[in-house]
Amino acid sequence: MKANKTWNQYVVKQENKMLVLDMVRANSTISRAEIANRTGLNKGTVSSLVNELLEEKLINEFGPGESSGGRKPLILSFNHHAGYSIGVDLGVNYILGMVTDLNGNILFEKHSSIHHLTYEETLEELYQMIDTLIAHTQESPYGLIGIGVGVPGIVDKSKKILLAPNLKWENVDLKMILENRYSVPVTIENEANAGAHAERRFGIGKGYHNILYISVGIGIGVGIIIQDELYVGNNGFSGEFGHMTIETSGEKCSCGNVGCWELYASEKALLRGIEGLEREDLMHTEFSLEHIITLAEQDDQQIIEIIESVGKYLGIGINNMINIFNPEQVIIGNRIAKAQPWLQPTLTKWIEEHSLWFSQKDLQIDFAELTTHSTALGVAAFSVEIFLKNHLQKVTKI
Amino acid sequence: MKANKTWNQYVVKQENKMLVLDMVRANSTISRAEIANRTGLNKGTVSSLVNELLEEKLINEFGPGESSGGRKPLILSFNHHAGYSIGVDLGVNYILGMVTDLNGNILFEKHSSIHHLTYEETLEELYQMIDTLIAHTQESPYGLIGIGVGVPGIVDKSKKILLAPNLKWENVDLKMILENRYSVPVTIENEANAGAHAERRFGIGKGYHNILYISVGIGIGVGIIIQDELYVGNNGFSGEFGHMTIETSGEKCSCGNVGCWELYASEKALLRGIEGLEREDLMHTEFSLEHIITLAEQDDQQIIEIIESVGKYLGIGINNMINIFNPEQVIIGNRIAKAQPWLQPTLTKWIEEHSLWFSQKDLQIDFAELTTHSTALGVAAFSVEIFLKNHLQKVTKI
DNA sequence: TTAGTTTGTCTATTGTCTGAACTAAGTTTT
DNA sequence: AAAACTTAGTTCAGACAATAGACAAACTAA
Repeated sequence: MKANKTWNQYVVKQENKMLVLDMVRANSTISRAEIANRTGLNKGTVSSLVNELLEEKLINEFGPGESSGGRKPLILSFNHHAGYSIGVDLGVNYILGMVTDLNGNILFEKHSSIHHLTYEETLEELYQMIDTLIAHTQESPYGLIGIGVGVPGIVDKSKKILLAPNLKWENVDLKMILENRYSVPVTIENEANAGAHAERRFGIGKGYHNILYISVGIGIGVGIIIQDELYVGNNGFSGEFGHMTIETSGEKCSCGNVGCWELYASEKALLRGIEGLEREDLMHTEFSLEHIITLAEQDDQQIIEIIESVGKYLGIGINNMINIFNPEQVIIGNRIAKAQPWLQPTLTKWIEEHSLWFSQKDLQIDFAELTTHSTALGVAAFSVEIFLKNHLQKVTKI
Repeated sequence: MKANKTWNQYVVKQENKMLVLDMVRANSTISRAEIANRTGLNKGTVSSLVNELLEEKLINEFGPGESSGGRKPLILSFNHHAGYSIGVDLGVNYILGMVTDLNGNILFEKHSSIHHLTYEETLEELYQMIDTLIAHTQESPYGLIGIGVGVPGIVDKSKKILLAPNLKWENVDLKMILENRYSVPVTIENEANAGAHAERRFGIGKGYHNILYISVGIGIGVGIIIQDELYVGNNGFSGEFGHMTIETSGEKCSCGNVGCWELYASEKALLRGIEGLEREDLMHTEFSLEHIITLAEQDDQQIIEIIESVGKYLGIGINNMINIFNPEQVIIGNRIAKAQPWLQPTLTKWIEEHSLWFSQKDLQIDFAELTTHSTALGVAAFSVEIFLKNHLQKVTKI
């Protein structure tokens, strides 16, 4: 049985106020009358809710707009300067941090490279990053409304980092650590989940409701958005698509399973493919995705074949996901998106040839728009949404 | 942006009334006081809602129950005789129909075998089945509240049957056909979805919130329950796990894909395995799952090996699903459940050895309890829920 | 008998949404 | 330029559902 909450007039008001606020956020300029039309709420109700939001500095009123045959409407817009959010993408060999306004516009941004740091050193880097970011926030009604951190690992429902293999972190309660230090709400989220959210809010996923965001970096992670909400599974561990078996008699994976998808369709797979070539000219370099793309641009056929193989395997896995989820949109994100020109043809070909016709109906396959910024933008946006929700809860009685 | 509805006092009342009704349905006997305690609603609110439900004949009041140190409580219970529901499992070579009360108790049941019927003949059989079932309903306040039909195929969001390959049906609007004929609300649902719902309401899935129900028959279908709600995907086509590739260089499947899971882990796989044996004693019979189980019971090692192979492949696919969904419970249902004794060991062994520790945490793997009845029970239960929801909507203003 | 507990009803109060009247400020028609 | 119509936004009485708290009923325990 659904663990339902009870309903009363306060809940009604809070929900309606959120509805009005969402309407203003979704439409950069809108009038009271149009809100009433679109939500179905009474004009009077909208008026009073809007006036409260104005007092709370969450929206602004500008002068009159264009008339449509009668009195000119008063233009409202979301006050995206009411506070600032910090988003940090804690990568394996970098930290990307940013300050955004409440609309996800980047106001300040900083990138540091890190290599083989201990847990304590990483934490120290993180503190320095956040300190710098805080120094760059401006005066505003609500100030710093929260800090979000995206991590390449498993985050459980209480937002504790259970396992981040590439960082070699285990059981870290980063949320508590940062909340104690900075005294603002902290959100910890898996990088794929954050990326999915960012693409939906700000990127190529705008307007879609059921999205699979595939973050292909060293490994593969998937952010699942179902009916506009992030699906995190029973304990928060969903989206481990990377360890889906696609080759029953395939190689062993470090996860204990065999034939895992990410062995064949990730950056890791690309690099291993290059190694396998045993080409003199590629032997002694510390190879990276960027080098590979440069070679592909020079029409290096061997390299292109390897990328295309990854494209085929991406197609296989994506095909599985389409059959399972029947999503509206699949977004391929993270670093691999840079290889789009060589990946896309093989990938889409595989899907078109191996997918059921009804699964391809209304299905959109896209590459990410925000690329390297998606994780940080996503966690910053999570903080904003949590802030707005908490704010409305606070100003409404109980 | 979430396409939210607006909230007002009527919605509040309707939701709270549903909350009270759900509480009575979930607990066979309960008092007003306990409902108030458990829901958090005010005693007076509960009293008035209960009294309305009593007038509407949806619940019954019995005499006083046991005192706990004060006045004896008045015992309430759900009036499961307020109406009757019809559930039909339209299988490939059978039709199973039943009349249930509002609690899913089977009051009458009928089974017919069908073979190689045309569309029109099948429809005629279906009519006869439903006519017989209707003749066996009793007098009650609300009468026949709905008809549900479970089909082995793809049902879209408007509940039209897009494709039922084994029935050779395409684009059949069975809902409209039956509603025109019987003038009661009709629910059409995929058999795996219906089975999932039945196991959660009445079977081994009681109390779980995130369930994967795997219906393994001739093919494989999966019913996905997320946060107590059936997930149907963008167009209603989710759960086509059967066509997930687990063997990249595997055989071609009729769906157009290669190495599909259901080629290796279904009843079809079992039968093909037996054929491959080319054993004299098995050559001339029309082989069925029942024969196979009889042989396994006689300790026929060749047969047992084949079943165990299917068990292993089931393990592979289930493992994938666990990584993807992180469910609370996986239920293996439909006909293959009969082979549980031989399937379970290999299946669980594979999962234990190939799954990440955190994915196995809080994970329950079970075999279905309702076996052959799950689909019909599920669709009957869907009808009940739709009826109750519509009823409350009707009696509340707007 | 008395005091205390639990169940359930009743009533006044609170607070929200709604509809309708109303003001304000524009456009279009005559 | 005046009149008629449109559209935007405010105000206010009315409806109604939940709540708190008083109250009655019915029981237990001492």
